[in-house]
Amino acid sequence: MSRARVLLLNSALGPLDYRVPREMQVAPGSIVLAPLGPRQIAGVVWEAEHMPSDAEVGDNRLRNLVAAYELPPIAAPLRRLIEWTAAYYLSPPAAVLRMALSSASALDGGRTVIEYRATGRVPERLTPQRAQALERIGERQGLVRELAAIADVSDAVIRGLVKIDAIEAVEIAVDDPFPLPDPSFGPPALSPIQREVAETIVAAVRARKFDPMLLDGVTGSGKTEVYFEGIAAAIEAGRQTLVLLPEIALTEPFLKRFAARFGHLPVAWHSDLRQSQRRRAWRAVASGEAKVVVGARSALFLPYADLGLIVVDEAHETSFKQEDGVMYHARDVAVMRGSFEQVPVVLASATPAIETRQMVEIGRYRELKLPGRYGVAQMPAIAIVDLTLDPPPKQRWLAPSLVTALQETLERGEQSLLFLNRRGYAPLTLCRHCGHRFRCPNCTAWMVEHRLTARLACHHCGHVMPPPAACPECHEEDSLVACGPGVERIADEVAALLPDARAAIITSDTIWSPAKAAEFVNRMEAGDIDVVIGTQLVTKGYHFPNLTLVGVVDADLGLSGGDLRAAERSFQQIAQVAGRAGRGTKPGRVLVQTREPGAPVIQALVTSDAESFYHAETESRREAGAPPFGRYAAIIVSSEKLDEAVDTARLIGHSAPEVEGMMVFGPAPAPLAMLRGRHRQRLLVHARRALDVQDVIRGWLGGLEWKRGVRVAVDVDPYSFL
DNA sequence: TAGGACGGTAAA
DNA sequence: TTACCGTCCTAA
Repeated sequence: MSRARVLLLNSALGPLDYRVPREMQVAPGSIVLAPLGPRQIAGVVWEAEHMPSDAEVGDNRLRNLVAAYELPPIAAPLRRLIEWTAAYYLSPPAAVLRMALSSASALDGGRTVIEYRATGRVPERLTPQRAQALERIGERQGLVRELAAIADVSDAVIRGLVKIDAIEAVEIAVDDPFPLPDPSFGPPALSPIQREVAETIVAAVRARKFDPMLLDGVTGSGKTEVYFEGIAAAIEAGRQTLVLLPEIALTEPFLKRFAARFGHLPVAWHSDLRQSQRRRAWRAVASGEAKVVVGARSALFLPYADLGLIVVDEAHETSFKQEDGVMYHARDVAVMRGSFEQVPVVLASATPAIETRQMVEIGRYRELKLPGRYGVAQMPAIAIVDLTLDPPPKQRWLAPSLVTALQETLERGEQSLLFLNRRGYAPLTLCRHCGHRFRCPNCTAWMVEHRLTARLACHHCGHVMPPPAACPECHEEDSLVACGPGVERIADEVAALLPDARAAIITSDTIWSPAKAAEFVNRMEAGDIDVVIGTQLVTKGYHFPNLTLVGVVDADLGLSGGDLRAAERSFQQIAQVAGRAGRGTKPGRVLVQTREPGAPVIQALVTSDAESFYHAETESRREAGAPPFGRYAAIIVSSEKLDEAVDTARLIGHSAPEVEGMMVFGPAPAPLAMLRGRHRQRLLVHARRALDVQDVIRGWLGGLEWKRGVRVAVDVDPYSFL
């Protein structure tokens, strides 16, 4: 009798054993349908030694697998990646597997239609219509309606012929194949140094082994063109490439550049795909037909048939860290996938994360450097606008010198970009009469006013309400005032100061799909926009030659809060947005508004001395034992009932094991003490780098029990300290 | 006594 | 996660 250990798509369960029916062929990796209680659930056959089940179940209790899908099996490297990810991020393997099989409908086959054709059998009762139909149809094949039209008979005649087997049904796939990118379509003109770096990547692709590389060069130095050569090499070798981008808003400019280089679009993978597109893409990835896949985090776990190269673009981006479900970091998992698949991994960034730089430092990653901007483009000059010396008028946020620069740019017919990482009109609304502040009923957060959509919204849970006419507390009318700026308010200010300028607000509220991003890019390129006011969405990826002025509205915003990466993140963000200026032949300039012109981050930006800033940051991390020199894990306890969350968090705190090299802080209310209606408590675990902290936490939490309704989640290597 | 809400548990 | 099966309670 043959049994199989199956990992089902059910996060609450470990692997279960099944009997394989005699006529069924399965091997490790096979995608199968298994009975579970009264239901049937898809899963993947796993090697028994890799997925130990709690207890052996006797042969007599095993149920038969229902079916094996006719799909390529999940290959061993991806199975190892799933196991590694589950173990590292303390998540159920099934939750990770779900990301690999993310398109459940793909399992049931591609989209098909039923067409009909003659079988050659002559009906016993050959009426004139039937004879006419069969004669005219001949060898042709088509839908019932089409055949009826060809034969000039009614549908019923065709159906009648189907019934008596004179015409048979054939199922045909209608998913169009994806076009094959052409490596020689638009060969780039590379500088000698770019050529040299490109050759290194090409050689790594041809070598077919794990080879992590940091591709490091200032914004506009041609990183994309260079790694495109690696993709070309992979295509020539018939292998697949995965390109990870931090957010779907970046997909659009990428697609354009890709099409210009390779003549066709790559296969896109993101959460905005329709079900049919998702199914088609998944199947093309699994069959190997999709040669280049560009996608967000979730593209990382797709079952590539023959992966040859992984590229993580804007690798420093913190949005690669998933913040719910399996809390993995796509950059780190991408490197692991490269190691399991034995393929090179290119991490591209103008402002690499300290973690990545450290890997270069200790020799784990190679560094490929692209010095300077490509062609005639120069790095923009960065200047400080000291808000204490050059303050904007009351209720305004743009300093006079920045306004002057905007005017000059407009007069020259060039484009400007104002960066403020705050969506909406104003981050806080309060009653001037009684001081009432509008807060979210579900979260510890203010309701943010959005004038474009005329409502107050919580950015954490999505709770919305219409802007009230009167204060709900003191019932005073017209007493509500907006506090602080958001991008919409800056847009108002621009409209008041520069009435002739055509402004556009670019945030996740206005750019929520690749199509919207495409529209924005087209309007920018056509010169229909003079001033862009945007959040971090506009900081990277875009290449607008006529954009010559960048204004950072509030450089101090990211520095508040005790986040260990705050300074680094501010530096990256401002350096990235500054890099949007002067990418063409015209020189760019950047004005950074700050109240703390002496802060190390600001100084590093103005003097373009990133090295000493990074060095100081790295040393302070080393001293604090912070990543990458030590490790953190956050244990988040949440419940709809405050006391249950507090009690459970205390219980976990009290049961903390004494482990050399590990310290536990808390519990304390998590910085967002209430989120989506759940009260949150947090414990923070700090450990030596060498300590297997996952193993300790597994043992620690595994021995505890808590009430139904209480959720305990572990965030390994947390990014948001919120 | 039927039926609904709730909690616990099994699923191979 | 979902389905099912007890228990307890209420309405009829």
